[in-house]
Amino acid sequence: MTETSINSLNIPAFQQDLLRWYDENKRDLPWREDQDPYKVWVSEIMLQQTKVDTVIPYFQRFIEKFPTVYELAEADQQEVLKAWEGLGYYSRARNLQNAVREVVSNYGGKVPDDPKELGSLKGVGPYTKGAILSIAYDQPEPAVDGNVMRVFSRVLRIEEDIARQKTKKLFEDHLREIIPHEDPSSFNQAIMDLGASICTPTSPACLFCPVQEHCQAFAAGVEEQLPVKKKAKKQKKIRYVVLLAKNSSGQYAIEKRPEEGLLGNLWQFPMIPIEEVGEDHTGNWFYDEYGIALRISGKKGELNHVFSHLIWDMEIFDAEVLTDDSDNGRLEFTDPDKLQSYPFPVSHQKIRTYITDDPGNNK
DNA sequence: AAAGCGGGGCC
DNA sequence: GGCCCAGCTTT
Repeated sequence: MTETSINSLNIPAFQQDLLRWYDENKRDLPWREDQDPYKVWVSEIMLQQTKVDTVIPYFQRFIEKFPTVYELAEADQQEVLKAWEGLGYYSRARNLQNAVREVVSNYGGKVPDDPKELGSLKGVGPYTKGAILSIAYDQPEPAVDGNVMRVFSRVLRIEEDIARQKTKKLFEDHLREIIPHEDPSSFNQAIMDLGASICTPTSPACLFCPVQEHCQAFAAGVEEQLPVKKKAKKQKKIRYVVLLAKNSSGQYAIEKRPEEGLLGNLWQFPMIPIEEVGEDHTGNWFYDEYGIALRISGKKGELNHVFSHLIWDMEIFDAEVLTDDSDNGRLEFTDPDKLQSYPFPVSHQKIRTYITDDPGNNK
């Protein structure tokens, strides 16, 4: 049924037009300096749901710190999370390190070039598998991401919802026909570059497009209507009380988040949903929750933080720790100038500046 | 199939 | 405010 659109594509001409354009216009990116499968892997994980400009500095620092699978395998997870701090989707970092450790222990340190082995690694899904196999190992494997679906939903005028799994499979099937066996690495990267610079989500630059004459959406004037994607539902709001709890030595209480789930194994200032404590500002609830007595003093400010699936509305208070048995319990007490050494999510990095930028705390 | 999982930039 | 971005995992 979709054979109509694929059959009307002149595949050899499309490949040639695209690759010629790529040869002259490819972006100079740090992970393109060689074909090191480890670096390709790291870059692909970082690039999941993340823009190239955001990734570049993270990638450079990360490779400097962990140049090969061995350094990453041996590193402390907190060190890895610190290198990932601010990049988001932190399970990517945890999964990447787990997978790299498996590569070292089970594959002699060589990133697998077998689709089954590669795809079985933590955090390596269909897209990343195809990207590594094609870019690092020159295998003609499709690597279907949002870019590829946008470009080919237009070229082939495919109007199915790209949020559906079936649609993604449809693109993979098409790509297996279209991808050249000659230089699949350049082909897949060319699609990425085309999607990033020409075939953009809004206002695509069709007049400069090297494959304009192959594009069925352009021919019909519907390129702005594609791809079709179901709308996301809006975020849930959660209100929190956050405490800047200082003990008599001038140290602040922080806690490590649970290993799994949102912001797993990152650190934060103690934080409780207001729903659980009501409008009680005495601090008694804190003793019930953390086993430490404190007195809540002034309100420091409010902060909203937007995630893709929820919103935190945070109220931040100063607090004075009254008990001195700081050793047990969930909390750790840290000097203000040591706070920078822990991986914090961006929301709590902002809260951290309440302390580090406050002249009263510099000592 | 749907939900959970970050953060930034653009409109 | 909504949408998008070189997606994967779990339910």
